[in-house]
Amino acid sequence: MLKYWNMLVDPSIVAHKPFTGDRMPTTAYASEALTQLKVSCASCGLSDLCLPRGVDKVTLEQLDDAVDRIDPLPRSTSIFRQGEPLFALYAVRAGSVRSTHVGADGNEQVLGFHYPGDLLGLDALDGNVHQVTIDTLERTHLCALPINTLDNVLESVPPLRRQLLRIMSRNHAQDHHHLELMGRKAATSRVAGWLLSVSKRLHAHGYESDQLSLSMSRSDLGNYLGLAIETVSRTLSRLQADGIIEVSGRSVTLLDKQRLTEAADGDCS
Amino acid sequence: MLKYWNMLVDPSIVAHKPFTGDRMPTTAYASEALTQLKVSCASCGLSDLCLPRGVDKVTLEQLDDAVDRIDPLPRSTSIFRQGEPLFALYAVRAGSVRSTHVGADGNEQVLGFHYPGDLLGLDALDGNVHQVTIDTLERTHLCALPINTLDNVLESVPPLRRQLLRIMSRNHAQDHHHLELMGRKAATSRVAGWLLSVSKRLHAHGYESDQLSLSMSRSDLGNYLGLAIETVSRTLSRLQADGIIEVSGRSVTLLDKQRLTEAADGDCS
DNA sequence: CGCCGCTTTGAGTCATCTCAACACTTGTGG
DNA sequence: CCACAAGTGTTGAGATGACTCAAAGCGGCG
Repeated sequence: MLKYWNMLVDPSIVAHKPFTGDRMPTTAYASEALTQLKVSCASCGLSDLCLPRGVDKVTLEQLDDAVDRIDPLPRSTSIFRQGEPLFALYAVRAGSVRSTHVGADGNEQVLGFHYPGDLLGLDALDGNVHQVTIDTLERTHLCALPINTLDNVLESVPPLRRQLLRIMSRNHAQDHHHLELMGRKAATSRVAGWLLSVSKRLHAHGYESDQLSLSMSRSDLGNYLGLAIETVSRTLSRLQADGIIEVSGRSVTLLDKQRLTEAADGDCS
Repeated sequence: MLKYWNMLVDPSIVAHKPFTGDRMPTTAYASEALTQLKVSCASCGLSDLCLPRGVDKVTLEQLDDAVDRIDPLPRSTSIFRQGEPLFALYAVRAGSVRSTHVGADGNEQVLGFHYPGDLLGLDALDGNVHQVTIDTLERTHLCALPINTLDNVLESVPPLRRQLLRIMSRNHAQDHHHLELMGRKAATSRVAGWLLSVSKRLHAHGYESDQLSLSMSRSDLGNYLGLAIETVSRTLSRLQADGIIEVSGRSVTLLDKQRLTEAADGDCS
């Protein structure tokens, strides 16, 4: 049985150990892309998701003060692991991550992929212990909101309360979409539906939505969709042979969204 | 394709139309089981889930004032439907309900079953429109918390904020368990795992955990687990033939939890 | 009592999984 | 810079398990 741990770096290496003083100050980023990395919450890509509409400047400044911008993490690095105590919530600013859960039977289930604007760590709000492991799929930039400041921020910025509830509600809906994919019987339907959802997600963030560069392995994808990796590979190949998509390694081009949608909806239960 | 609508009563019948004045006053319940139905939030079975530990009396009274105890609903009744605006959050006091989602392709997916202590309607906190339909599986008693009082309650009772976040976090974890079931390849593993989860749930609420009386149809169960109803039926029959469970219609007795656990964990991916 | 919906059981087909080999990519070290 | 190795992805062939179609119990309800 293939374990994802094998794909990770040494388990003892955890790039971010919150609150132990090993974090670089924000100004250390000045040597990189200043305009992007010193971005405030106001101009951050998160603002769509992280902040309520029409938020005032005082709110932004309070949030700015509470948020730490941490070192970019290399690929295959754990942000936190199942069973660890909750230190902070994290927001993805750039890159992508994968969340997995190890069940009582020892099997791993890939629960989701998260992109810029997504909030990580909400799983641990019940019990203050992480229920999932989150690893980076590529070089990833994060913001961290220390959990001990969360209450203060929520107390002093009421709109954020509703926003946090909204975000959790939306995450719930994403799980429902995932369940809908898993409930579909046919492999083609699952893969096609997932490709469309990734495309929609990119489109919602203003990116080119026909050109997908997947950051996860076929193994991750198969696990996520409840399919064997060979089935994922074969399904992508067939969609390509049918002229619906074009596959080249981890980059996929959607050639015919119409027929891709039909493939996704085709096999009803 | 079997549509669940067929199993429901006339779609125009919605038992609870909030805030239109057709709700019976609380005292109308006096003729039934007074001690149970006039129960305050303090002694309600929800207190474990609905309220934080060590909550004070003032909190309880505030919550009591905000909560409406509504008419018990008969079987196969919609509490709310996908697409409807959010009027209130509901807590299940007795009975059981099923939540379903109709995807863009028109297929229905059973997303979960909810029992006493569960909170309904959280799906609509993002956008104030329900993303799922919730129907009763049997005669069900609910409490309703009008959404326009939610903000006030959360404002005046800070511990409830954390509690609400906890509940949503826990719901998220339940979805993850569902996804884990769906990710398992073998039908036996899915069914056995689900039986155990129901048993655990009953046990957590202090009920007899070996004697399950399922309130949902095989069709619901099959949809929930991503299996054909015939497969569900056959799997239950085989588990019975193996002496692991005893099936009689919708009542299931767990005879050998040890082997049931092995059956659930057996088929690794 | 008889209808109707739900559940069970059977037989056959088909899709996916498993096992296995090969091709491609990436990163490392000579 | 090339060669090699390890990881990753693709493709093939066969077996297995779930789905589909079909029919017969079972149970509730009018």
